[in-house]
This record gives sequence, structure tokens and C-alpha cells, in this order.
Amino acid sequence: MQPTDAQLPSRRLAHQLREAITSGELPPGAKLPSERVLAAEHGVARNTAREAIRLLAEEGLVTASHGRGVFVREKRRLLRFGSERYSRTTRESTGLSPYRAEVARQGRTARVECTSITRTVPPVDVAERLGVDPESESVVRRENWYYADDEPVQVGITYIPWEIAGGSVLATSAQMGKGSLYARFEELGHAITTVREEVTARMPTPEETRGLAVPDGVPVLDVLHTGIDQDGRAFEVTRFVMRADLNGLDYRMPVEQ
Amino acid sequence: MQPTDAQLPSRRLAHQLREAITSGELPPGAKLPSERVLAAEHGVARNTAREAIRLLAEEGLVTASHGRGVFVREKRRLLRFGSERYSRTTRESTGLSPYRAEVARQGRTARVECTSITRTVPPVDVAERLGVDPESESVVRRENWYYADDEPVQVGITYIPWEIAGGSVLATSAQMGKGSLYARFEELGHAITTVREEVTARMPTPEETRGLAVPDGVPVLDVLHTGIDQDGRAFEVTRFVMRADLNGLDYRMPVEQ
DNA sequence: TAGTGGTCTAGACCACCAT
DNA sequence: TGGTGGTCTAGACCACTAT
Repeated sequence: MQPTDAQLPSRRLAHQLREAITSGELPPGAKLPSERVLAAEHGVARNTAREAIRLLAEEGLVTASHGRGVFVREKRRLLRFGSERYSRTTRESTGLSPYRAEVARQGRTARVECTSITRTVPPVDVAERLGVDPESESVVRRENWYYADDEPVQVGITYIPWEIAGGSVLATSAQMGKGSLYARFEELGHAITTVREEVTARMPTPEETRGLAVPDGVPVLDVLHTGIDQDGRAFEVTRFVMRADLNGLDYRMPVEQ
Repeated sequence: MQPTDAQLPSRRLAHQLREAITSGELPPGAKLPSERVLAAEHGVARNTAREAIRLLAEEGLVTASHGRGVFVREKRRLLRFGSERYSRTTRESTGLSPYRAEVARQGRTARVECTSITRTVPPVDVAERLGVDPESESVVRRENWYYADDEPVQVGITYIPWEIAGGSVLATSAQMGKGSLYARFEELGHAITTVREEVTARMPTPEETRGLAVPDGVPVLDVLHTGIDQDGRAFEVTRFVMRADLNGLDYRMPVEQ
């Protein structure tokens, strides 16, 4: 398995370091030799050693820490989110929101912050899925930040048609109370019966990199979630942006014949 | 919305270019000024202009093409894969595999190449899901490459317990015939009834970057798919690795009450 | 052949961190 | 304070693409 351009000094050095990491010689958490030491030992300029490290960081194998050194990235345990997290049984047995239930299950501490609730114009993809006017202030927008052990792991922007949310706690209160969001929807006549989740991945924007403290070489999962009620009506759309090194999705579905 | 470190020359230049791209002044496909021109115009060294471009490439906004220039990345249409692609109805109405059906639907040309069929030791996560011995040569491994208009878009490695595949076409033939893989499983007594898909994202390995021709700043979706039959038995596990700029997943599921 | 990106050098100074 | 990564400079040569 030859790496690309084995004859280039930066690639050769990256290759050697990669081997040391994947073989376990440099285990997760280990500190790499400093850029200056690598350069001297391999007879290259410091910038060349730096380029080698950049390649590894881009692959997600190492992370650099200013003033401390470069370290082999630790394997982080994934928070797994499955479709069963929306079930009423889960909701009622724990009294927790889907997110809190999963984090608690892993013995970690969950925190959710609702940072804003506004009435606004929906993005086109959201308007399409909700079947609302994409040009009027027809939705309530709720922005939620999700933390595990005080580390930010996800952001979720929920859009609810004004027709549904207007006048209810959904449009006014950050606190959702027992059973959380979906219990309130059910009281309003919308029981979540079907979920649709459209998943893709991409590199984070500069804002997301900052807000979620995404390390170099880590993408985000971009999940467009739609909640559909017993009448087939889409009553809520949420765009989740999740650090891909800390989150995974776990879907289990019947196959229609 | 301040970018990080607005006072650094490379970040300032990256910021200006980013604005030009997101505002539409530099539309998808547009060519950026050359590194040397950017450097001269902004009074910085060429390496600094280069660093600005690297930042944008890392975000997935531009791609550099050796000898040609740096271009604003075109928005690519996503191939969308939903769970309904496994249904017998879809299979029988089109006679196509799930992949071919989706690509055809978009008016593109599908090609699937089965590059190897071997009997081997399964990876631990696969063995776990199949309930087979992780230390013996207990599975058939099939490697498939998926193309759309001759561009590689996915790889799938399918593992099937030897107990199920042994002696059948699944263990010997690259061609699956009408109705594809799942029709053959059904003939062997395993009708796909439930699918489980565990999804995460990461940066591609050097091999994947080469094999899938993944551009800079594009992650891959890593999907561990399990096919489960009418008796609740896992009869097949496939690890899909998909270019995230060309593929999306679209799940629609009932919520158990 | 001219222009582009890709790599490399050998320095310099700054910012951060541990001691 | 000394060692670390982060950024920048001003060159050089190579590899690729278009003309």
C-alpha cells in the first residue's frame, strides 16, 4: 500500500509517522517529536516537517496544541442517536429529551441551552418540507446548543410553523418541561409518528469550527430532521450540525415489502 | 460575524475571498486570481496567499487544479439513498440494484464493479453484528466500487457468513443477476426485513483519497449497514464509504410508540 | 513556451504553555 | 525562561496545463 508520492520528503515523513501511529508505536495521546526535532532528524527544513504534520492533522490522526506539542488523537466515544429516541416509551420512561437520555445512558452529563427563540422567515429547504410560505415570517425558530460534560457537541435549529407554535410555550419558553419538545407537540395534536432524516457530511464553516470547537481534520454531520404526525403532516424541521468525531447515527428500520 | 484572527494577513485574505464566494461575486466554477497575483495585489508573500487558499480548500469552498488555477467548487447534485431502496417492490419494479435505481433516476450512468471476492476473517465490528467467530475465515468478503458517469462515488465491502454464502453465487460470482444481491439472499431463505445503518463521517484515508479521487476538504460518510431477515438474523453486513460531496442518506422511519 | 499550482529552503518573529 | 506551535518572508525549482 504505497502512499502518494513516496519520494517527496514531506510525504515520506508523513508516511513514517502514520505507520508509527497505526502500528501503535505512537499510541493515542502520545506526543510527537517537535517540528524542529523532526526537521533536524530527517534533514529537512522545519516547514517541510510542518507540512508532514499538516497532512496527518488533515486526516484526523493528530492534533496540534499551541505551545504544548502535537499529539496522536484519542479515540473518542461516540454518542449514538437512533430513531427510537423519538418514541413515546423512551420519552415517558425517562422523562428526558432524546438527547439527554442518550448522554445519560453513557454516564455523561448533558446540558442543553436554548440560546434564542424568534419568529422568522424559513430557509427554502425547510419551507419546502414544512409546506409553508418561504417568504413570510411564518415559522418559529429555536436555536439549541447541546453539551456533554460541558463540551459542545451539537447545534440544532428547529423550525415550527407559526400556525402550530403560535401562542404556545413552543414560541415563548426555553424550558420545555417534562417529556420535552415532543410531549408538547403531542398536547397540541401532533404526535410524532414518522421521522425523516436527510444526512450528509461536510467540513464545518468558520463559525461552526469556533462554536463547536471542532478540531482540525474533523467534519460535521449535517442532519435535516423532519417530524411527521399521525396525519402525515410535517410539523417540525430541525437542522442538526454535529461534530462527527463525537456523534454517530444509528438507524434501525423495517423494510417495506 | 468576525472570522478568527482578522488581523492576520492570511486570514484577512481568506476572509475577503470567502465573502466574494458566498456573495456570488465569484460564482461556482469561477477562477480565482493566481497565487502570485493575489500575493502582489495584497502585498504579501506568495506562501501567505497560498495559506489563504488552503484555508478555503479545507472548508470545501475551492479546489486547486495543478497548472490550471484555483476554482470555486461547483455545487454537485447529491445521490440520495433511502431505506426504501431495499424494498422488494423497488427491486422487482426496476430489476435494478438499489444503487443503479438511484443513479438512473437522476439520469446518470451507473457502473458497479465487483473487484474481489474472497473468504476471509471479518473485522471485529462486523463479526459482532453477524454473530460469527472473529478469528476464523468465516465470511465471504465482496468488494464493490460504484461509479456515476465513470466517476467513483462509493466503495462497499460486503461480508456474508460462510454458512450462508458458501456454495452459492454469492461466494463465486461477480454478477448477481436480475434483482441483484437481495433477490439472491431471498432465494436462500433470507428476505431483508429490517435494515440497521450506523452512520458517521470522517476524513478519508490516503487510500480512499486516491481510490475515490476525493478532493481536498471533502469528508466521507462511513455507513455500517446490516441486513436482517424475517427471523431477526443478521445475514449480511456492508461497510459503505461514500464521498460526502456526492452522496446523501435519506431515511424515513415509523416511530414506535 | 508561459503561466499555473506544488514543494522546499533557511531564515525570522510572535503567541502560548509549562516550569 | 525555554520550548513549543503559528505565521510570515523571499526566494528557488519542479510538474502540470494550455496555447
